[in-house]
Amino acid sequence: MAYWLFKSEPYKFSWDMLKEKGEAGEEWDGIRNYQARNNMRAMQLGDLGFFYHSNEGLNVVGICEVCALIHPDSTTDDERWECVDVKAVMDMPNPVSLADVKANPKLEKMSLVTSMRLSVQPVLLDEWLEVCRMGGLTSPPLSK
DNA sequence: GCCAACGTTGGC
DNA sequence: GCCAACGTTGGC
Repeated sequence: MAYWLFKSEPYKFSWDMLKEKGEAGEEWDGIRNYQARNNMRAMQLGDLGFFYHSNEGLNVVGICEVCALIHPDSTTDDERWECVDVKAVMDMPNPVSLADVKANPKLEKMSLVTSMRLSVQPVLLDEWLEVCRMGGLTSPPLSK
């Protein structure tokens, strides 16, 4: 139903690490920001998201899918913090860089540009299609 | 490594 | 409930 963008610093948790988890996926834990958590609360099974490498790389490297709904974050006892699970779906044939996103007028309102520090962001359908196109996906996957 | 942006905390 | 201080994120 909806589209998202998940940020991760690759030396902490990279796209390759998520792919190694296979179908089981992995908790998107460690989020300590209310807005990011609220975005995860709104997620449904089958929602798709971009996997973005921050700090190093600065690009969208893959597409992942929400495979478990919101639940307590196992890395803390603080019940405020919850998370979903995600699993890898496919690579971006050509990773889309932050510079590419910023240079595209169609993406000027994308959260990646306007809310730089938000680590779990919503992505609009038009933005989803455009970034997929830029990444070399001719028939982009769509959320269930 | 720097620093701007911005979220959180805590005193009042 | 305001706001200064502080901590963190993340691009550069």
